[in-house]
Amino acid sequence: MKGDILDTEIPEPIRKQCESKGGIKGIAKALPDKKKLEEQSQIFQALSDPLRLKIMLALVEQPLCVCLIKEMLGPKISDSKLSYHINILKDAGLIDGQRQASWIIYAPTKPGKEAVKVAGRL
Amino acid sequence: MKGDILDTEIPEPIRKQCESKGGIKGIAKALPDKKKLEEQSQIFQALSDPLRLKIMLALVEQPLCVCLIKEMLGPKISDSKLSYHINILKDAGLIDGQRQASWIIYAPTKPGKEAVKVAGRL
DNA sequence: GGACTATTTCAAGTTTATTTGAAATAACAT
DNA sequence: ATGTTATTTCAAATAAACTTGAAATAGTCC
Repeated sequence: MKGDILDTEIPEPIRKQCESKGGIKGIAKALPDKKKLEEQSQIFQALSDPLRLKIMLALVEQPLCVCLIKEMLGPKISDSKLSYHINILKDAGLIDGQRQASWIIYAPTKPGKEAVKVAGRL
Repeated sequence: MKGDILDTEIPEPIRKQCESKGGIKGIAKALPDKKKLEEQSQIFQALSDPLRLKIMLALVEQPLCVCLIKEMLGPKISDSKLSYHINILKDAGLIDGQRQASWIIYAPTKPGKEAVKVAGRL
């Protein structure tokens, strides 16, 4: 029945563990807020494509201009495609570009380096 | 002209730095292979949604059955939606479910814990 | 077995991400 | 100014991710 003393509604050990942490609401309240979650998940989103991850890993080794990133990825990739992906990394704050004469040289930001360091441990 | 001695084709300092690392090809060769990049980016992909990130952060604090995850997220979320997202985390190897009587209790795997630890640093 | 609860699966629709090719910008060299 | 190279932007097409509601499974309780 529904109206019973709700003992069996939830696994016992879990219920006790939850209560020692302020219950489900207590656990929920301790988590980052909506805005923070969105920021963090955007960073993960930027790294969620093998191509972009590869670009990040290369830039951590060595800052590069777009044409060298292109060479590193192989000749098949189009400029507009590459630019699209670079832009996603830039918007997420993981890389930053600096103009140098004809070229724009991209390098990882500090959070960019941090984020990539993790990948190695996964 | 195109046929010149190619000195100005690439920023000088970058070219030198690259060469000390085996050139662009040397840098590319030191990166993880296709399969590894796909695995790692799948993990980032799994964390690229605020809802899933929130679920992960909660499970790191406390393993929970689906109905408690649902309670934690608020009553509005549908069962099928929740199940969909849980499944993405499971497929990425970030969580693991264990049946206990009526319930399935999800807990982060070791890589799951590692991955979430990063989020805090971003 | 039959009713009930927890969870998953499925298919259809919607939204978001990605690719493509062409055109635009920006800097540099002549 | 013109031409050239590096890079970005745009719009249209394609593909992938996400949401929804209904139906299916699987376990528990009587």
